[in-house]
Order: sequence, then structure tokens, then C-alpha cells
Amino acid sequence: MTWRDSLSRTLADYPHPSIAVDVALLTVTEDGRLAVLLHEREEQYETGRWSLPGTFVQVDETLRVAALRALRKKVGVTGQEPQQLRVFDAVDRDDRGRVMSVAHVDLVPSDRLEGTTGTLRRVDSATRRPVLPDGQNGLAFDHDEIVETAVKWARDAYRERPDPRRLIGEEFTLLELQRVHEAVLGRPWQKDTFRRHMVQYLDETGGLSRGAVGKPARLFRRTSPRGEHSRPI
Amino acid sequence: MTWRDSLSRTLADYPHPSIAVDVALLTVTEDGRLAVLLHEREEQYETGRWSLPGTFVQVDETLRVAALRALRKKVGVTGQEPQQLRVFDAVDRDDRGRVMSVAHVDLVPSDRLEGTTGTLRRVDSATRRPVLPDGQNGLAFDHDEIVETAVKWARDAYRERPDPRRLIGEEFTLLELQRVHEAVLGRPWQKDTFRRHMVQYLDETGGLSRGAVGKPARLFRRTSPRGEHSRPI
DNA sequence: ACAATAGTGTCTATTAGACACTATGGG
DNA sequence: CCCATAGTGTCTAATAGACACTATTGT
Repeated sequence: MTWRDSLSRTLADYPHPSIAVDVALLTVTEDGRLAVLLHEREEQYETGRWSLPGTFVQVDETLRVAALRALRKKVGVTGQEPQQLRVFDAVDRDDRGRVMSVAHVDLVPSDRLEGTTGTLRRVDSATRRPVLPDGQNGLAFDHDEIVETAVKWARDAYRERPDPRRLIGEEFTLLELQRVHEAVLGRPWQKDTFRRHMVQYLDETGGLSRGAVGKPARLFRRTSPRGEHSRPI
Repeated sequence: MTWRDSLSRTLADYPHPSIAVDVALLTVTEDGRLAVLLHEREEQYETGRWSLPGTFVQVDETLRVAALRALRKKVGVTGQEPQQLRVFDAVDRDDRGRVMSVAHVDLVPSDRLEGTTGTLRRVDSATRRPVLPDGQNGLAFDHDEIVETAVKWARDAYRERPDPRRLIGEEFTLLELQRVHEAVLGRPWQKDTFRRHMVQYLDETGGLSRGAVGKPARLFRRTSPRGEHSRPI
């Protein structure tokens, strides 16, 4: 007997919380700043409020699939790998009912956001919150807190390893890598310190950068990882 | 209009996953080893299988309350502070239906387990899994993975700070503190390295230990924490 | 005196960070 | 030649780990 049969009715019919996913999709903008993708709510009484893309989790769906569906339907973005942050479960966090949200985060190159129906908002380095237009202060629900957790996750991921979310391509110079890390971490880095910290995780390709002024830089790629993958906080 | 009114029916009546909590309640045994509290399942076809205490989350309940209820009802333990690990959401993880589980962990002094109806099982230091009796190998559901994540959480918490889960009392000697840390981490520590690492987070009380052989040891207490609290991984 | 535990001085190896130097391309 | 960027030698400060020594109690 499987859970699609009548036995499951007794379990599923008992009143239980609904479960949603919300995704803080982060990126690095052209001018080297961290930003988060928002969308404007259209529900009654809420028009004009900003929130993270999210959706309810359907009965047959994993969280990952629900998160990808939210990105596709709400902001028109496809093909990411959202990571779980944590569950936000305050009983009064959603006026529409008893809804818990599994917060997710992802960090993707900005060119994957082309054609999005969402809006990129810079994340303030000090507050770790999105900079909202004019008089507005704060996202809907508990989404400010989700963004803060997401930014912390991204910075933790970029403190140790070279570009773990692959914001840049397979081959890169150390300066290109450093620019990405400075954007995510929101602070500068000494080039020699940065180099000596990262080279242990890099392999030289043998190639050199071309076309720019100055001494051509060596190209590197990430060392193929041996063990653990990146994890949510 | 609140979520108790008719509007919520349309939301809650739509088929959606059930949500459960499972708690890996860890402790340090008399002989200085890490252990996890299990209980024997009584459901049909499952009698004799071991699992973590868990329960379904009710519609009005926070995860914390549900986790505490599971501990009270399933193993007769009260008053802990479970921390979220992550959501386990594989669609086939539970034969009874579509159930996601929010895994929790807590680490408490062994005297709080007096009168429990559960069973303490030592956690193997190498595999990070509970040592099961005779021929059994593996907990029900995905609970082996939860225990592994819980042990990792506990070890991370005890790597930096002095006894963050308060397994020992307010005042203690450095040797007492070291014994607790060695039990959680599952490895010995040099006393001078340990001391110099931990004193920065400790205040001297001025008191001395009494009654034992050898030079009396100074008593310390934890420095009142300024900022962040302990967090799940 | 001796056993046992507490606590410290000091050496080494490693590392982050900073400064300043050398290296190598384009114009 | 000059400029700009790449890459390295080296110094300093901080830290973990280890060893060995001194300190202080009970018996």
C-alpha cells in the first residue's frame, strides 16, 4: 500500500500547515555590487509591496523543484541550484493562513537574469538588506531576515574558496577572481594576500590573458574538489 | 479577515505536504562519550526498528513547540531548546504519505534524561552514527543522515566556544570543561592549548576547587556573550 | 618527601597582512 | 622610455601545538 492510496487520506486530511519556499536570488551587478532579485506583489491589499519570489510547495514536489518553479513563474529565471537556509515558522508570519516558508538562496551570474520580470535591488553592505525605492522600508513577510541570512551565506561561501557558485567561467585570471570576491564580500582585498590564499585551490592552465595593457596574467581553473560540497548555513 | 476564516479553506484544502519534526537529542554519558536518544517504533511492519523521536507539526504550532512535544510524548523528556538543522524532503522518504521532516538537534546534560522511555545509544566517533544492537544496521527513514548532521553541528559548536549548550554548571575548572569538550569532539586535547584557546571566553570567579588531590584549580564562568548566539549549520 | 594536578615560559611552524621590489607586456 | 598590471621576497604579528618547567595542594 502506497501513500497515494486511501490510507494517506487520514494523514493528509488532518489540518496541517502549508509549506512554501522563498528564494533570495543574489547576483553581482556590472558595477561590482551584490544585488537581490525582487518582485512586486499584486495580491489584494499588498500591491506595491516588494517580496522575494516564492510559491507553495505542491504535494508531489521537492523543495528544489518548488524553488525553481517560483523563480520561473514569478521572475522568469531558469536553471539555478537553490540551497536551503532554514525554515521560517512564526505562526503569524502570513495573513493568508498557517504557512511555513523554507528560505532558499542562490547566487548566479548576472547574464542569467536577462529577460527577468523581476527587479534587481542592490544589497546595502552595512545592513545586508535590499535598498528599496523612495519611502519604502522593508520587504513583505519576514523576507528582510531571509535576505540577511542569504547574504551571510554567500559571504561565508566566498571567504574560503575560489568562486564556489561559478559566477565566472572555467578559466580566469587572479584579478578577475578577486573582483568577484570583493563584490560578494563587499570589501577590498590585498592582491598578494588574495593570491596566496586562493592558489592552493587553483590549477594553472598554462594559458595567458591577452589584449589588456600590462603584463599578461596567467590563467587558472578551480581544482577539482575532492570531498565536501558547499552547504547551506 | 484572518486565516481562521473561510478564506483560508481554499489554501489549506489544496493538497499539500505534511510536515514533521525529528529530533536528534544528544548527550554525554557518564563515561565521556557522545550518545543519541532513540526509541523503538511500534507502527505496523516497523516494530523493532529504531528511529529518532518525531511528530507531525500541528496547524497552530511552531517547529520548536512540535519538537518539544515529540520529546515529551515519545521519550518522556522535557525542557530542551532544539535547533533547526535542515529539511529532509525526498518525496519517498516516508511510506505513509508525503511528509517532509524538519530535522532538529539538541545537546543536553545526561541528568535531564532521567526517567526517559527512550534508549541512549553511543555515537560511533568514526561513522557519526548510533551503535545499534546486534544485527541491526541503520535507523528508520533518513534518520542516520540526521544523526550525522546533528553530530557535526554539536562538534562545530564545541570547537570554538566553552560549553555553549551548558552541559556543565555555571562554575567549573578548566579540566572539567576540557573533559566535556573532549567527549563532544571525540578526541583528546592538550591541556595548555585548550586553556589558552578558551580563557579568552572565560571570567575567573575567584573561587578554587576543593577536595581533590593536587593543586586546587581556579573556577571560571562563561563570559556573558556580546553578540551572536549559537546557530544551526 | 612524594604524588598529583594546575598553570606558565618558550620554542616552532604556519598564516594573514602589508610593503616594496622585480617582471613583462603595450604604446 | 614610460605606464600599467603581474607576480614575488620578506618582514611582522598572531596563533596552534608541543615540550618542559614551576607551583601548590593532600597524604
